[in-house]
Amino acid sequence: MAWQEERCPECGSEEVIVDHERGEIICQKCGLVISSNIVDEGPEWRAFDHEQLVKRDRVGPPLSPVLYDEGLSTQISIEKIGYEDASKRRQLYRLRKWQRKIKTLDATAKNLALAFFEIRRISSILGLPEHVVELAATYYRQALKKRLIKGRSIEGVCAAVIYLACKEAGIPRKLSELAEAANVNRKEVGRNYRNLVRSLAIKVLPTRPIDFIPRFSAALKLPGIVSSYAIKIALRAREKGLSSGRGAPGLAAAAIYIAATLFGERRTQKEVAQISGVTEVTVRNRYKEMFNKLNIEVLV
DNA sequence: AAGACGAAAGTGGTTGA
DNA sequence: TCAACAACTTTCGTCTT
Repeated sequence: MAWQEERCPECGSEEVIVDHERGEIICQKCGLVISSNIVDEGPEWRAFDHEQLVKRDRVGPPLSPVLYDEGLSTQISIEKIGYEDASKRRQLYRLRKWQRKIKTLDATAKNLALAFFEIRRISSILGLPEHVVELAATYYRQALKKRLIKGRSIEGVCAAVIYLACKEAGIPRKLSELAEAANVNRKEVGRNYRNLVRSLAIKVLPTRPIDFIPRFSAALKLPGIVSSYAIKIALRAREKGLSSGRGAPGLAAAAIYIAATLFGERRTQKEVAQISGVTEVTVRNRYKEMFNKLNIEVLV
């Protein structure tokens, strides 16, 4: 992870922050975008506990885990077989029957095919990057192997694995967002998610407010400098113990609200609240707390 | 007229016995 | 499994810009 050692060429600060969503490294001090497209280096550039598992799962040729049969299945068309050669025709017919058998009998493959389609569908609604889709697919595979899907809806489990993948990739989405995109109620997604984490023994770090900030800022059409500053505020708030027990989206919203106001890019509490999926009241409460306990002007 | 503010009651999730 | 609890939401009246 060479980028962690990097200094900002502008101000020499070592405090750089990673915007996972847009694949950029941003200086925390001056907001300079140091490098971009780091996501293209591959989905596994972060060291998680489960990384080994995922890697081992993918040993072999670089096939996308999203293709349920790895794209190797072949269709034999019966129409192309002539009627003149009876034995050949019978032989091919048998072959085709076998194929059908394999496909339909293998409930696992069928389930995977459906699930991967669903994962793609949900992910595209939420505009998630490819590496998250693949991570989600990998989780689904593991879940299926451990028989976790039994008795649950495919959509519900798909929503849960995507929720988990987003978290792990550093671009968290809210449970309600997943539930809405998947057309499943939030409770079910939450239940599946907890089940997943427990059974796969995945260590999930609590969602950080700063992971929400780039996305919310972009949605509010705020310049990068505001986003960087909001991150700074959020980090400072955490130091002061203002984040414990508080929901990450609300904290992110408040930090953005303050930063935007400070940089003359004012957004109303309503706008910020809407993008963040919290109410104005929550934005207000968090921002009040931050403003009172944080010495904001010192940060500039 | 729109935004910000704060009180108060209601809701859903977590926790600990 | 149930009750207590904190965080968050909803609603609404009032103040500010």
